[in-house]
Amino acid sequence: MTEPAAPGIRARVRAELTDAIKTTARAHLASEGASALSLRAVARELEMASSAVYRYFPSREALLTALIIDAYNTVGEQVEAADAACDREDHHGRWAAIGSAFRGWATTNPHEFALIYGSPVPGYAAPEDTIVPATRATMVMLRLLADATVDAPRVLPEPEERLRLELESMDEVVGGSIPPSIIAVGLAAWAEMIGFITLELGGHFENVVYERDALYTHTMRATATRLLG
Amino acid sequence: MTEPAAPGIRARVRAELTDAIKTTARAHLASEGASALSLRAVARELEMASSAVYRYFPSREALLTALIIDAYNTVGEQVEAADAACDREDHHGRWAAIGSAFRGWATTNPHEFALIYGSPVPGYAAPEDTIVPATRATMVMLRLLADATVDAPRVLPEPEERLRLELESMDEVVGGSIPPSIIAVGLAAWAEMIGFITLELGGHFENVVYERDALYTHTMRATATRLLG
DNA sequence: TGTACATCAGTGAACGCGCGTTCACTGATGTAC
DNA sequence: TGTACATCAGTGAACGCGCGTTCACTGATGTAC
Repeated sequence: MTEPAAPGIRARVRAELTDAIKTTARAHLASEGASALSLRAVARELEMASSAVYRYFPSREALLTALIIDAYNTVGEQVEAADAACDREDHHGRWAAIGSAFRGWATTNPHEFALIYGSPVPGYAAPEDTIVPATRATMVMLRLLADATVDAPRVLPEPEERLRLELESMDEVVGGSIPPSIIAVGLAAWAEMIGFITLELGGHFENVVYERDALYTHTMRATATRLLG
Repeated sequence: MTEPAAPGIRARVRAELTDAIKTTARAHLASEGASALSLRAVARELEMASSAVYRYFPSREALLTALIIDAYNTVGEQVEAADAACDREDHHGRWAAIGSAFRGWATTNPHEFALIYGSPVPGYAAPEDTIVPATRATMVMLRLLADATVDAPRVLPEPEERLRLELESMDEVVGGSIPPSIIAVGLAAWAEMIGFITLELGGHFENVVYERDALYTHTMRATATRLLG
């Protein structure tokens, strides 16, 4: 009674089910954490035999990898979009936007944040496909630094010889000429962001800080001053 | 053929086995991570029936809690000792010592670091006994800030009203009078430290930064300047 | 347009595994009189 | 100092569970001629 299927219908259905599996897996991840993610549970929820999942992902590990790549890409996209929405010259505004986009994503997807920035899942070694997506968000920050470096130089401690050489070579990635002292502060700022969110999601601010939004915003502002002049 | 056992021998043996269980569990933790820690594996290694472990810890969760408390105490002690070994007036030296003690502990005990500062173990809720040990290391930093605040005030952004009030009340814990702006930077420094180590242990510096010792030292020095003047 | 064959998605049973926890028990260690 | 009883540590079997992965299979969808 239906039309003869268009060629490629199989491919489309396949893509849809692949997505459905990932979506369900993400939901399980969100409620149980990465190490509790089970292929069987996902299959059960989709009302298919557990063996059927193997037509889409060759192993549990492959599914995890797909989720990791998606997570990196999602946060990367959001940070890129937040940055892109700002006036290019408003460096402080861009930093604030980046920071808030990052934390916003992390707090709405805590387990995905844990998946990529949390303690490594035991026995899981990240394959090479994750490398590029992993750098997306950080590249946005690096480019902001490059854009901002034309301003008057900040007074910052100078890294010692070997570290300076390494930081200089990192700068080549963005083709700019960010001074090593600023790259160093940039890395520290990245760590600060990840650390803040890690502490927050790990419950370490419980009974310590309640005004977390305000503290984060305040911290990002202070960091921007240090970083962008 | 042995002397009649002194009273309390049972208690001593008990304490020793309790320790042995914790030590073995720590070793398993170190090789597999928290969510893979299994009572049965620990019992197997100690060549006792798995049910015997229940004479010492009422559940797997209780064992985990004991390990968490130990971890907080160990890192707390090491940070306290590093700080205590410094000249009281050498504030920069104290900050460097604290930072390096913390990272030193974390890199030699990565899974224990993950246990307390990593992504929360799914389904595990930290009981109240962990609260006090959890604050040991942070208290050392807070006291340093209090000691250092008598110096000339640094130029730092002022937190907005509600955040300022909260930070002021945090200061009361050390009975000193650390200005809120410095407390805020202190919290950020704490996050920076945790974030740096998280990134490092999570492999995020792989192929990015090789001079990690130097970068960390450099970062701590910059932070100290910001924090202590 | 029709037929013959190849590809693919999905099934259900099975393998082998390890886990946390409980239970009734044995035998040794401690305690009261 | 000796006896009777209570406490405790440790055992081994069992319960019930869920997991990842493999395999031979059925039936539907696509492709070549």
